[in-house]
Amino acid sequence: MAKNLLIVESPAKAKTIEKILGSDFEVKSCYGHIRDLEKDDMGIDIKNNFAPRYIIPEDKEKVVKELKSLAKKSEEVWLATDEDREGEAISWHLCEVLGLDPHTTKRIVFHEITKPAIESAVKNPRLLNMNLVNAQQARRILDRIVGFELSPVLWRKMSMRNSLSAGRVQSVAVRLIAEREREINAFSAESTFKLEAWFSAHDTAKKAVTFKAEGHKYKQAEDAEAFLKSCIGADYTVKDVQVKPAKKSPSAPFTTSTLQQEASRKLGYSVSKTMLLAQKLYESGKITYMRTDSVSLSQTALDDIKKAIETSYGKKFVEIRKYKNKNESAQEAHEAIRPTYMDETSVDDSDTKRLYELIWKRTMASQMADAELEKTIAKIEISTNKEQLTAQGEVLKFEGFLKVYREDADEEDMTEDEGQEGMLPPLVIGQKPEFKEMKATERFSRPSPRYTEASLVKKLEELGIGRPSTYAPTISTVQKRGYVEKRDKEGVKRDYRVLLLKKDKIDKETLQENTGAEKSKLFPTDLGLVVTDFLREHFNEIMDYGFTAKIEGEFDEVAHGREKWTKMIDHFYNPFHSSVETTLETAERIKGERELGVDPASGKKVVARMGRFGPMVQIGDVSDEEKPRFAKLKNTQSIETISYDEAMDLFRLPRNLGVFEDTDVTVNIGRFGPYVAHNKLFYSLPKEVDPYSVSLEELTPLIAEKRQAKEERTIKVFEKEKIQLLRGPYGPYIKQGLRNFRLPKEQQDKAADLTIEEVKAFIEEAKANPPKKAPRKKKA
DNA sequence: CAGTGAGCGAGCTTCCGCTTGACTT
Repeated sequence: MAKNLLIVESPAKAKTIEKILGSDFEVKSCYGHIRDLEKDDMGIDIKNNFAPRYIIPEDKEKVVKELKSLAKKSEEVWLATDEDREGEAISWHLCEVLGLDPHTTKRIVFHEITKPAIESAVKNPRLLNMNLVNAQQARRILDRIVGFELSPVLWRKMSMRNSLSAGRVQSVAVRLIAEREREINAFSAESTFKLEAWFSAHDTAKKAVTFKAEGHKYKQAEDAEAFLKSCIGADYTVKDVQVKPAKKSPSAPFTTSTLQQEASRKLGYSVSKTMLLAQKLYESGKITYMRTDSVSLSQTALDDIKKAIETSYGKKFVEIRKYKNKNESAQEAHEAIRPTYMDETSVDDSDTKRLYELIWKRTMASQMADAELEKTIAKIEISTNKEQLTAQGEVLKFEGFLKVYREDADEEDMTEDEGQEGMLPPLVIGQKPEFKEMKATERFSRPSPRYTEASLVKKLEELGIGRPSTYAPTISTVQKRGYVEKRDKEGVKRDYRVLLLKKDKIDKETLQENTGAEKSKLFPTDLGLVVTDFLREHFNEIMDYGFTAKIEGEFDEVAHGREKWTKMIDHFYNPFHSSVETTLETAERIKGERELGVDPASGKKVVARMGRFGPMVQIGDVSDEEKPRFAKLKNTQSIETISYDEAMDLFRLPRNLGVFEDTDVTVNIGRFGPYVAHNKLFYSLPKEVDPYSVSLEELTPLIAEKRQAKEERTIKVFEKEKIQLLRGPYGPYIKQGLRNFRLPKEQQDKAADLTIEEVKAFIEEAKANPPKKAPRKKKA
């Protein structure tokens, strides 16, 4: 038994540290937080100065038990949780649970897992910082209050059966997406005519090369045309040539958020995929910790990187840099994300290979020299008018960090013309390059792009909302709640005009381009839009983009001992709680209703609104004598944008197509998409079949085919008991009513011979031993 | 699997931030 027990948060870290510290220390992990607020009654005694009631969650009981017994046997327990607010609190909870005295227990911290860092930490233990712990308690309690008071307001005011939720982080994330969508809907594109001219000149090898020069932008086609006309027969002379050196610097090494952004742009990974792969790399010891907001690297790492750059590219390419965090809310408990050993340029595992190489390259580049460029700007005069054309070129003089890594820009950060600039042939003042042609092309302004998962994370981080460990879960929460959907959008065709001046003649032509196409972007659902509006109307403070930053400032006051946490929470709670009460009393139910027009057949109003089962359109009112007609919106439609015609179109279903084999055939769109119903059986329609126009003749072969497929899937039917034996993708299984049950493996071959008694026994058995999933929390 | 569309109001849901597992419908 080792004399000392040292507790860290992550088990992978524990292993490494144990090796460093040797036999005097046993290093164990507590797997993050070991206690949390009880759920009943919020777990807070509001009236008793917000006294928290902590419990050990079921899934933490095992580790707590183990730590308790080890603590008892050890001479001394050391707390080495992360050095940030949450880490400090975890240490305090450990004291409470393990019965350690917070006034004497040794607390140590390090920001990097290296021998010198850990040995120096052990030599310089400190005590728990209760102010920091209290700042964490304030954070935890405020989040619980906001979440557990706002969510029930939604349950009361929304007529949906979903388990809706609201919170300091998720609700603002949805708001960002909702506002962006409305910005895009309200956007009207303006067009300008961009002027480009092509010339030819000789390069140093006396070869003719074509280069481009740009002119003014014109708002009107007439003006662009007038300019082209004025250039007919002109002479073009180089007026001015300027050569300027320029530099590009590498980006900082990866944090969680920048890793997610680059993996999304370069590899097309979702944030959750990135985190899953990074976790694997971390657990196998290939990279440092992947949930971090720090851009700094340890000295050992810097030495290692320097050596790697020197070996591969030479001393000239090394430039050691200290990066600083821009973000004030960063808590920097860890290093930046980097390979553990730079001489491992790749990994064998095919899953994680691409992500590892991305991290490796970014880490290398971060300590490499600037790229040096030479920018050339040439002005070209036109003999027939006063305008000038500008040609720009760029030559890479020294690659520097670009040798290993090029960062991709966000769509959002790019200005319109920012493409890679090519090389210019050498130009001198007075030179007359050969004119080829000149073009005025109509270009449209674009709205801000919809968020991707990664660009949303970037935005949240900028606002200081959420933490590295919560970015991925937050994105999945807002999707799970049905506020946001990730999907593609098809573009629409748009005409644009081009005017071409060539050989002293002007040609006009209209071309087509595709615009507004989006891939894997975040769209708000109608639910997300109406809930956001509601929360904005009644809880504007929480929904404010600056709310988190504001309360973070107050948590800091607590952390520095300048304010009591209970006082801070009290200040927040009273006004917040009273707006919860007034909202519950006075606010109307959330409907999001929008009037679209009048149905000519009945003379009744047509409205789009939220119903119990989602967005729908309705003709007439429930108070009318005749029942209103309802139709569900398609999932790409929205209450806010659906037109009258599109709404009326939805009422064309269900369609009765006539009789086939003595029974009616109807088509409709159900929960699982378009289907055809015939003789009490339902068949999904293939994608290419349009339920609005399909005919009976087209459908009958489909019905026959689907019916046969269904029969082939059926092994045996017990009509009376309503039990079926079916063949599924995982082999034979039992179906009773709506429920499926597994068939024991050894029975699968003789499924066809089973009797009803045997099948019933299997159902009982399956019911008694339900397949184990992630254990759902039971109520005690 | 293929309905409903509101309101009786049983009894349920819900937050953010730390950490990894267990798991095939």
